[in-house]
Amino acid sequence: MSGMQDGSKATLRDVARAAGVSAATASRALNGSARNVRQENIARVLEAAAALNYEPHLSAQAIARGSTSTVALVVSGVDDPYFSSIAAGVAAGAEAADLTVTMAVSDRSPERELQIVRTLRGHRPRAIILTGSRIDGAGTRDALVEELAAYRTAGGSVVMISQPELPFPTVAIDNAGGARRLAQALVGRGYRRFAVIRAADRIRTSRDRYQGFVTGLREAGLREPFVVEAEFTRAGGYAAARDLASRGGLADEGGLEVVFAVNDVMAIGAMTAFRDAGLVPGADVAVAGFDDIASAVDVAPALTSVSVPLRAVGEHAIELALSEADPTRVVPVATTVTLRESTPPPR
Amino acid sequence: MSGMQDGSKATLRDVARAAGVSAATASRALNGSARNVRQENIARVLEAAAALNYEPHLSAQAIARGSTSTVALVVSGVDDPYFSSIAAGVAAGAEAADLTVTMAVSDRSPERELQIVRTLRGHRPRAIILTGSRIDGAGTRDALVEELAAYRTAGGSVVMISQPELPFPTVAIDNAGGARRLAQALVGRGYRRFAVIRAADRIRTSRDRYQGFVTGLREAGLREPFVVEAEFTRAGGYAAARDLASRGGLADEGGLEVVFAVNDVMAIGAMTAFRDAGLVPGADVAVAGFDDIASAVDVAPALTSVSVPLRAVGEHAIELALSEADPTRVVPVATTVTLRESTPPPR
DNA sequence: TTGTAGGCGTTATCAT
DNA sequence: ATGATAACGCCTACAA
Repeated sequence: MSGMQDGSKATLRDVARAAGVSAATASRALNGSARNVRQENIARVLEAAAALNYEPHLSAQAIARGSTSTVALVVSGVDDPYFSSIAAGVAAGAEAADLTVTMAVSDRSPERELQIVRTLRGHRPRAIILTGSRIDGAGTRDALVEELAAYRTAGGSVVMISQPELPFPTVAIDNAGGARRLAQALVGRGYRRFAVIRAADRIRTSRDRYQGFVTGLREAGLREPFVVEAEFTRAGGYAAARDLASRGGLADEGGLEVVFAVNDVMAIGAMTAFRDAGLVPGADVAVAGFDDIASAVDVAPALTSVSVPLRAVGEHAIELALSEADPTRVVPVATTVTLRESTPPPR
Repeated sequence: MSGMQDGSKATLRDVARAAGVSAATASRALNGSARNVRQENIARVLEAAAALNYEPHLSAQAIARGSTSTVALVVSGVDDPYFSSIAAGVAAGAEAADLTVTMAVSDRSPERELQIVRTLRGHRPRAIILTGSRIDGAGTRDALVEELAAYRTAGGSVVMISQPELPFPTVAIDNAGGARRLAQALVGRGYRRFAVIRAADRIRTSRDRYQGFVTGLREAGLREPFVVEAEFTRAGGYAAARDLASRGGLADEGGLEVVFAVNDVMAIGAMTAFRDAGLVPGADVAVAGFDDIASAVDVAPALTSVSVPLRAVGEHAIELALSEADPTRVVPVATTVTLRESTPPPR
């Protein structure tokens, strides 16, 4: 038993009393200003703190100091490997900077997101990092921006991930460029007849990737791909591919050769749908995705994708958050095409 | 422009002043005790608060009230679908209970975990939910328990996920039972020669699943399976399966028929390793996993596994945390075998 | 080097 | 119904 039975509701005063000094001295001993404290006393204080299992009340510190050691992260959903990888990066970066991260999930609802930001603001975090859920044109958009602007004026910093058009520092994933190069690479492999499974146009990431892809095709002298719209999820990808398959002619002469889904979970759902429809992904129909999530290499055939350094994105986000960057600062994140077996040379 | 240019560092006193009332009244108007405030005043206060874009300082509230609206979640790693699904459940439950969740990742390091709990304690969360990283026999174990006990005596509640032997309320996933039934089901399908890829014995989850599986085999009159030990990750599963494959004889008469990996990410890594070694999973060697993560249905062949309602686990955890349960309370979570194509009837 | 005395933004008690 | 006033736990001038 390490001499404490009070259950550590120990307060700084308790520590001070136990050490035979004033609260001020105890505070100084515990924090940076230890220079101005007698060695003997600092030892006694540390000892007392340990004995009492003292842990400073962060809320009290926050109030006294006027700032917290917290960053807030809002994601669309933790389930999704895209976001959980980013979250991992944020968590790592936060740990390195000795910060605690509070996380909230918006489920892609702009209203929910707005509400989250509001309550988050109450925590007075050092920074708020927004990723994913932003949807163009939603009625709540202005309200969100206003909320964030107010937060910033109050001293907090805001970082967006992949929402370059908003007036905040941004980690910008090169979605359009990656998709464009993917299109080129696929054309290079010999593909000519494309379909794209994309999400609603309001979803910025989907739109950027789609447009980049089309640009790539156009530059190669090809026309617009066949388009199917679906939910931005695995289920969406599955449903879209099922429809494509039932429409028929996929493995035929002159039929669609390859389908690009705007993210990997959709692409993987699509592969399964094709398989369920009796088609062999890679052989009857090629498939490509975007993100290069971990499972891309574990599906069969391995999925061609555009690699995004998701963890690094998260780490950049907290760096950016801590750097007092000006609102227009943009940290670009490059993406690279990774060709795999799901898109073999056709025929 | 909604009439506020000060950047919302607005404090309660500001609101009160703007509304022409005292801080006390403003506080009452904003919170529950609104009953004892004139309708007119409560309206003025709300109006002022909105105009000033006021958001209560949660730290200040925490100090004044003596309690926060936060729960802390510590996981081994957000990347892992196992944990991210649990985290999703926790986030959902927290939202429902109007709580904010702060998340920390331990990377399976007991030291790091201990340190996390310490700093978390400083936040004075309503509850601390621990999942995954606990490792038996580590030197830090007692320290961790002591830390958590102190936290609890100070009024916080602790919830463990799948660490039934610790003196705290626990959400107990039926690992042993699920593995045992899986073994039975595989024997029922006709399999007789088993290998198991498991993690180090200190990892409780791995050990429970392994022992349950062996029990199932034993009950069927079969002897111990061939065992390979590996990291508790996708890479570990891959490496172990590579070794198994290079050892040879996998697809032969009398060779191993099926390998059970103690979680899905290992199993999926193993499938890829087999494929890379020229073996066809499901045909040359059957594979089974545990957890039934989302991608289990998207690998080919679809992975036989033991389904665990991970989101529900997370939700149960916060329920438990909020219920002032006694330290011995255990909420059991059932697991069910899900047979898929990765374990077809042999031969 | 140390202690005393505010003050941080809220809530809660106690008069009024 | 309302307003002073005293906490809450900590930090930081300022003074000694």
